[in-house]
Amino acid sequence: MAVSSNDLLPKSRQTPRLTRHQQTVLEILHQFSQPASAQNLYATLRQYQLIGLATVYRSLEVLKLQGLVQSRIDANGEALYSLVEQDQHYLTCLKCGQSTPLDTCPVENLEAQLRQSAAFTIYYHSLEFFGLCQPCTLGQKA
Amino acid sequence: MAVSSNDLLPKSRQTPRLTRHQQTVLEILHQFSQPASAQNLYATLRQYQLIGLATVYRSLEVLKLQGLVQSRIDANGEALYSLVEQDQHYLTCLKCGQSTPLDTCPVENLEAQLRQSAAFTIYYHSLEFFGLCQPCTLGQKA
DNA sequence: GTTATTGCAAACAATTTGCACCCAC
DNA sequence: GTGGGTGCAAATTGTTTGCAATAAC
Repeated sequence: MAVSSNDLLPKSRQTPRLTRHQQTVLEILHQFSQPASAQNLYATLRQYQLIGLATVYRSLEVLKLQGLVQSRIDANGEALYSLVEQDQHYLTCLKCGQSTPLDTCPVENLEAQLRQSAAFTIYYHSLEFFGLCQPCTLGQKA
Repeated sequence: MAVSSNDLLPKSRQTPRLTRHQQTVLEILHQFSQPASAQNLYATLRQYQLIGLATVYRSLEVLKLQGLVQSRIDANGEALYSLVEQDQHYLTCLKCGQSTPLDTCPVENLEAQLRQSAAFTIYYHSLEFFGLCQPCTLGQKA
C-alpha cells in the first residue's frame, strides 16, 4: 500500500476528518484501476483488516458525500464505486451490458460554465451512451 | 387514453411486435411527464387492467432493449423509467438526492459523431452532474 | 396445436438498520 | 465519560424467477 490517503484528498474543499476505514477504502479504490463493487471492496479490505460489510457501505456513503468517491449502477444493478478523478464516460450496451470507457469528454465546457453559477456545487459528472455494441447489433450475443 | 401506442414507435428502427401490456406501458409513460418507477407504473396500470408487477418489469426490459424506454437509478436506488424522447440531463444533489433537469444538451455533437461509427448503435444517452444544491451547500437540509 | 406471455407467489441479492461494543478525545 | 464509529446479524426492498394457466397465431 504505497499511496498515503492524504494524497487522495483534494486541497480545494474543506479537508474532512476521515476514519481509518474510510482512508483504507480510498486507498483500495486508488489501487483498483477500475470501478469496484462494495462487495468486491469488502473482500479486498478483509485481507488487510477486520471490517464489516455495513462499514464499507457506510464509508462509501460518507466519501460520496465528500465528493471523493462516485458510483454508478452496472447492468446487474450493482453499484460500482470509483475515485472522482477517474473517467465517467461510457458506451454501454443494453443487451450484453458491457461498458466501454470513452476517452473524449464533451462536457467540460458546460461543467466549467455551471461551476460559475452559485446555485449548485459540482463535484463530478457522468455521461453514458446506451445502445447496442456491434456483436449485439448483429445478433451474435444473448 | 388518447394516444395510440403506434404513435410512440419510432419509424426508423424495425417495428417490434409489442404485446398489449407493453403497449399500455408505453402509453402510461407517455402520459406521465416525469420518469416513473416500476411500482408506480404498476399501480397506475392496475387501474386499467389486470397485470402483474413482474409483467411490468418484463415489459420495461423489452422496451429498453428496443431503445424505446430508458431508465436511471434515483437517490433511493429505485429505477425510474421514461420514454427515450425525454430529457436525460440532470443536476443531482448528493445530499438530498433531488434531481433538477437541465435544458442544455452539450453532447449532441458527440452523439452525432459517434452514430457515424458503425461500432455502436446509439439509442440514447444520459448526462448527470453530481454535487450539492444550494440549500445543502449551506447545510440547511439533512 | 404450438409457442410465447402472463399472474402469482416465492426467491434473490444488494443494501440498510438496530444494537451492543469499543475507541478516540 | 461522551459521542461517534464499528461488527454482526437481522430486516428491508426493489427486482427476478419458477411454474401452471392463458392467450396469440
